[in-house]
Amino acid sequence: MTTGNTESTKQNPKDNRLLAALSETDYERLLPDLELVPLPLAWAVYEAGGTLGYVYFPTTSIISLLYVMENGSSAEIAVTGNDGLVGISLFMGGESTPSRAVVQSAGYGYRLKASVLKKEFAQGGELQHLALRYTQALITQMAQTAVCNRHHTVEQQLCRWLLLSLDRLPTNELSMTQELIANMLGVRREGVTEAAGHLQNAGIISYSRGKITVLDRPKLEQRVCECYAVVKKEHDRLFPQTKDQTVH
Amino acid sequence: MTTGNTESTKQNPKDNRLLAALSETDYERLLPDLELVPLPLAWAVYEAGGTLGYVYFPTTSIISLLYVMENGSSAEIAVTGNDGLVGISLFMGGESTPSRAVVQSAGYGYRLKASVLKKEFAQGGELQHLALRYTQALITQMAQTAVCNRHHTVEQQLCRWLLLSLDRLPTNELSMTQELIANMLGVRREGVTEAAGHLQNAGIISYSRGKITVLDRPKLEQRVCECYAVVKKEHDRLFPQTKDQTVH
DNA sequence: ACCGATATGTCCGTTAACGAACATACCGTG
DNA sequence: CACGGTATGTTCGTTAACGGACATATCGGT
Repeated sequence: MTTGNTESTKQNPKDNRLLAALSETDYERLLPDLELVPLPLAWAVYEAGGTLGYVYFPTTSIISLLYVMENGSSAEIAVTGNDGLVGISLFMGGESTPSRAVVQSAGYGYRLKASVLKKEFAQGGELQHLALRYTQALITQMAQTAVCNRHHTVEQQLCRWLLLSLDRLPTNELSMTQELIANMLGVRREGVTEAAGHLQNAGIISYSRGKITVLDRPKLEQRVCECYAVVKKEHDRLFPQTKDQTVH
Repeated sequence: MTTGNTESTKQNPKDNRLLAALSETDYERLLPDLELVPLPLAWAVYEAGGTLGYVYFPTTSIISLLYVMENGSSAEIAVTGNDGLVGISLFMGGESTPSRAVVQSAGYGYRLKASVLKKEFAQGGELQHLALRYTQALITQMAQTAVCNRHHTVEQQLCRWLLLSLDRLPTNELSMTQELIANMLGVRREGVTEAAGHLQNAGIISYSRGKITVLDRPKLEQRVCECYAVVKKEHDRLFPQTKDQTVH
């Protein structure tokens, strides 16, 4: 909301950084096929094993990639916002994946028909390169999630999760209950309550009934495990932020 | 050793299933550039952040993809054998990754110069499709590793690890100390000792000083968590096994 | 046949997270 | 303004894995 362009009437495809990185000619060619859609909270962009009709380029929304196990417990393996796209299996060749993608923070995004994306991708142009490079960043995030699940505490993982979400939002406030965060992290709700309590006592966050406000981001970054920095650094390496890209 | 073609003199690029899946014309074109190399135990195919000169198509070897943390502890995030290739960052666009790749089981493989691969990949032919489809399978494996790390016991993970390794070997015997397995799984050596002890008591495996023999694979599959089946099923979906491919 | 190196076995106390049950606080709605 | 639903807080015992120390077993080489 700080940038003042999160209203549906002010949406712009270039709010998605992948689309923004396209050259003007490629961008212009795709523009007629880009369709603005609202992405409501908890909506499943795709289900495990299901085929996708579109790829989504989020602008103001956040999408979680989740694996749900047989017994119903789940774990988030990656998160995507305006830095990427949802639906990589369309161009990677599988058509579907065993994961499901859920809107974690409501907002907007642009979608592109699967057929259009595939055609564009097959031409081997910029979109192909960007999509593959983004997939590479996604792989890093997934791998680091695996490591983090193995070695770090719930509190560290909560910090990581908050920072990853924060990076994809225009504000320092997120709408998310501790119960839902627990589902994402694949831990108990009580564990999140305890960790969140610590952070609140330390004056780092404040929350009440599904609203979490980050008060002191630097302190949050002190408490997080190395996993956050690794993912961020690798993403920045693959997608260097030039002034051109943000201004353009 | 059951197939009798693991000697260096009897190596064939088509022992790698990705190469075997190529059409004759594409295969013939690549053949002159495929170079047989031995892959000795514990050799690092690439280091974290390092650039790759080659992609590797393992035939009789197994390669582990590992993340090493600041404090030295590590975790395997995926494993590749004759079902895939090592060095996806070359064609995904990053040139490097934060992971390292280590030979987990010595053997052979074919390598292809990075420049040759990139050129072939850029043409958008079969190799591109196969490589991307394999990457998709790898992503599934990584995601499932993340879930497994979160929710399953050391014993279940040991079973998964044994089965994934077994699938990539011609025998039911693997050379691997419990210490090294512990490094792969990111757990303590004692934890592996305990879990392996259970399996041995149950008559499922037998081991001594770095040699593990799987005696009863069906029972191993009973004890493993769902993660193994998910990865295998997804791999088989992406790479259906036709008689043609094995005979051809 | 012995030695040293390495692999495996077993013990201890400690801890983080679990699973379950229950208590409290807060919000919007009627 | 009372109510019901939902979010958060707290407690209990239990467990899997940890970290460290140490004992034993097995192999290859001289």
